[in-house]
Amino acid sequence: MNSASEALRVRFAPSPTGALHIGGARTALYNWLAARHSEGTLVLRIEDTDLERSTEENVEQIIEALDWLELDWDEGPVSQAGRAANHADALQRLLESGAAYRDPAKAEDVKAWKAEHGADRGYRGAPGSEGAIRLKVPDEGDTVVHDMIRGEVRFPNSSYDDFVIARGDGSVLYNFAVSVDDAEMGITEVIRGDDHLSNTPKQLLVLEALGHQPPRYAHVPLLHGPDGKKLSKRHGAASVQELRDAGYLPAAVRNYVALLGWGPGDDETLLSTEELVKRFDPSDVGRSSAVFDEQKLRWMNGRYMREMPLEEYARAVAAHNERELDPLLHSACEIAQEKAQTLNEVWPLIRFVFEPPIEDEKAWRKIMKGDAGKALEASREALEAVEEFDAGSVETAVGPIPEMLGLKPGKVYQPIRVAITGTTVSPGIFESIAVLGREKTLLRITDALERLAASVPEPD
RNA sequence: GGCCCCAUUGUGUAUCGGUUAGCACGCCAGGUUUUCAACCUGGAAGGGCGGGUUCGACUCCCGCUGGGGCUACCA
Repeated sequence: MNSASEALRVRFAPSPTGALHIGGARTALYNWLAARHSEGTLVLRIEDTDLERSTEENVEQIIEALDWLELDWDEGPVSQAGRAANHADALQRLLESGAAYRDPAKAEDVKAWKAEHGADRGYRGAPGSEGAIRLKVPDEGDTVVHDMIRGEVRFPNSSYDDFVIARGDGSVLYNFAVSVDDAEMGITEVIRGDDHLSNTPKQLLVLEALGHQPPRYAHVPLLHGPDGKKLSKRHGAASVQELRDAGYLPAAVRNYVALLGWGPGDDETLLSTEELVKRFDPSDVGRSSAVFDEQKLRWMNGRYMREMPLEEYARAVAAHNERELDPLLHSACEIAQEKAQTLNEVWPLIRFVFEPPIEDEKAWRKIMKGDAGKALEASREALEAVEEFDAGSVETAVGPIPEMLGLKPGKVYQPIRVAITGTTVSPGIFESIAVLGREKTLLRITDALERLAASVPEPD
C-alpha cells in the first residue's frame, strides 16, 4: 500500500527497436492507469542504450502510437543513452567499492568455464585490468522479488553469472542502466512485462550494491497469439499502427487491451477510460498469459462506433479516409453509423454517394432478373413525383410498391439498391436514396433499366 | 542444459474448500427484417493428468505433462 505521503511514480520504458506492439501498449496503458488512478506521475523513458537498434524513426513511431492511444505522460521522453554520465558515475562507485570488477574473459572463456563447472554455479570471473565489467554475485543465498502480482519469487544466486553490467568500452548494459535510472528517477512502482521477472534479481543486486531502495514490482503476463505463441507480426494486427489502420478506435482499444489480464471484478466489459482509471489496480492483474482476440476487439469497437456522438463519428470517418467533412459526408455517416464495426467498414457502405456505382457482376446477375425491371420502373415513377427528397417522403413514395406489384419487399428494394450502389449491401434503402439525392437516384435507375433492356430480352 | 513463471468452455475472465461452475466475445438454432449489420430468445462448449490433505476440492500440497520467459560485452 502506498502511504499518502509517498507519491506514486511509474514509468513506461520501451526500447525503440520497432513498432509499439499490443503487449507494449498494454504495459503503457497499465502504467498510465496506475498513475492517473492515484494522481501520480508517469515518466516516459526510452531505453536506447543499444545504439545498433535504436533509431530516431523507431522513437517517433512509439510516441506516435502513444499519442494515438491518447496516453500522455508527465515527464520525458528521457533518453536512457542521454544519462550515460549518471551511469558512468554509478559504475565507478561499484568499481571502487569492489562490488564490480573488470574481467578480461571473452565469450569463449565464459563458455569454457561453464563447460568445466557444469550447471551448479553461474560464471565467476577473475578481476583484471581490462575487459567487460561484471557485478559480483554471491554464491550463496537467494535474491527474492516481492511482486504485486506473483507474490514472493526466490531466485538462487548461484544460478546467476557474475553478469556483465558494462562493455569493455565502459558503455553500460540494460540491466544496469535500468536499475540506476529507476532509482535515480525516484520510480516507486515498476509495472512491466513478465519477460523481465528473471532480470529483476539482477537489478535488485545492482540496487543493493549501489545502496538504493528497490521499487515495488508488478510483472504482468505476456500476450500470446491465437496459436499460443508469443504475439508477433504473423498474428495480424499486432502493432498499434496496424490497429489504427484497421479502423479501430483508441477508446475501444484501451478498453479491450485493459481487459487482457485484468478485470474489474464484476461482469462489466464495457468500461470507459474514466471507469478504468477509477477501478484499475495493478495487483488485480491476473497471473496467466492472455491471447489477443481480434474478434472481440471488433465487437467492442462496433459498440463504441454505434454509441459515439454523430459529430465525433463523422469526424473520425472523415479523418480516417482523409476527406473533408462536408455536409454530404456528414449525412452519409449518419445513415451508416449503425452498420460498421470498424472505421474501415464505413467507406464501402457510403462510397456510392460520392462515386458511381461499383461494378459487381455477381450482384447484378443475382438481383437483376425476374420482376426487377418492373420494380425499377414503378420505383422511378414514384420517385419522380417526390418533392421533398428526404427519407420519410421516399419511404412514403416507394413503400407501397411491393404490395402494388404483389412482390416481396426484397424483390423491389434489392434491385434499387443494386441500381444505385452497384452492390447488395448498403445502409437502409430509403435513407440511401434520400442521401444520394433525386437526380442521381433517378439517373442510376434509368441506367440500370437501359442495361436491363439491352442485355436481357424480357422472357414474357 | 540451468533458473523462473503459468494452467477454468475456442478466446478473455468470475468463483478463492461446499455453486445447477457465472459473465462477455465467438459458434449453432430460432425470431425480427428492404440488404448487411444491429437487436431479441434459446443452445452446445470448461476445471490438462496423477497422487495426496480434507467429511468435502477448480480452489491447498506434491509430481507429471503442456505452454511461456530468462540464461549476450541485446533490450
